[in-house]
Amino acid sequence: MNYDLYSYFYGLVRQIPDGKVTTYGALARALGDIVASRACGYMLSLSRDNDQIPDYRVVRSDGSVGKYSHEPNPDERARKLNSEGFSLVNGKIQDFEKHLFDEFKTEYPLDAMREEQSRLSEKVSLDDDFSAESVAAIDVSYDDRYGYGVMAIRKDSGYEYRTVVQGVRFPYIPGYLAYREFSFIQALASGFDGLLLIDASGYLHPRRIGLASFAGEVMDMPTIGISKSILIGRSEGNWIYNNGERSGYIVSKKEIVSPGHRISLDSSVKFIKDHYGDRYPEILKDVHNQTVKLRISASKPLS
DNA sequence: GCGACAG
DNA sequence: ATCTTGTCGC
Repeated sequence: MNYDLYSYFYGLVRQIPDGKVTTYGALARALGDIVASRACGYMLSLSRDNDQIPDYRVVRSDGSVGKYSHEPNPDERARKLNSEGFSLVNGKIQDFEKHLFDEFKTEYPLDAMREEQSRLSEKVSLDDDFSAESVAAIDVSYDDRYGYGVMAIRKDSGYEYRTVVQGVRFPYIPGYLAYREFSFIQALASGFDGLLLIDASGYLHPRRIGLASFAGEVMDMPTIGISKSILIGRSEGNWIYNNGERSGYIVSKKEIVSPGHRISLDSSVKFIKDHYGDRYPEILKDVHNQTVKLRISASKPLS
C-alpha cells in the first residue's frame, strides 16, 4: 500500500543498454499501463542529476528528445545520444526504432494494482449506511518530494484540523491516485466516526474504485468523492454515465460528485445539495487552503 | 493538429 | 498536484 514506484521505474531505466534507446510509452508499458507515460516523463525529470540513471536514452514516441524545464544543459542529452551513435535531425532521432529497447525485465507492478482495485471494488457498497452528524474533509498538496495532508473536521464553531507530512514515492497516474494518496487519508482519518469528503473520484472510475471508494472500503468509512473534472464517462444533462451505468453528477463545471462507499449516488448528491447547494463545499475549499499553507510553512529542504 | 487526462 | 512530464484517438 506504500509501493515505491519511483525506485522501480529508475530500475527499469537502468536496464537500457549502451547504444539503445527506449520511449516513455515503452517504460509505462513495462510498469503495466501506457497511461503512466506522462508520469514516466515526470519521474525522469526528477532524476537528472543521477549519473547512475541513463535518462538520455529515453525519448518520445516520435523520436524527439523532449525537454525538461529544470535541465541545466538542454543539449546535453542530444550530445550523449550522438556519442552513442545516434544521429538527430530537427531534434528527432533517425531510425531509432531499429535500436529501440523494450525487453524490460519487469513484474508489471501496475497490473497487480489494477487487480487489487478490481478485487476491492467488489466490496464497495453503494447502500446507504452513514450518518451526517459528523463531517470531515481531506486534501493533500505536493511538492516534488513531499505531500502535505490536512483533515478538517466540522465542529460547532469552525474546524478542527489534523495534519500529516509524508515523503512521496508514487507519482500521479490517472486511475491510480489511491496508490499515491491513500496513505495520507489513512494516517489522518483512521478511527474517525462520520462522513468523509474526499477531493477525488469515487465510483466514477475505470474500475469503479476511485480514491474516495478505495479509502472508504479499506477503512470501512462512509465517503463521498468530489472532483473538479471528469475522470471517465459521458454526461447526459447533469448525470455522468460510465459503462452504461449512472455513476456521477455534475453540480457545476468544477464540482463533480460520485459516491465513495456506504452511500448511494442519489444520497451523495442530496447530501451535497442540502448542505452546500451549488457552491463548492466550503469545508473542501478550506481544507485545500490549509494544505497549501502547510506546504509553504513546512516545506522541507531537498536533501 | 488539438483535446483528453481524478490529483 | 504544480507550472510540467507523453501518448493516443478523433
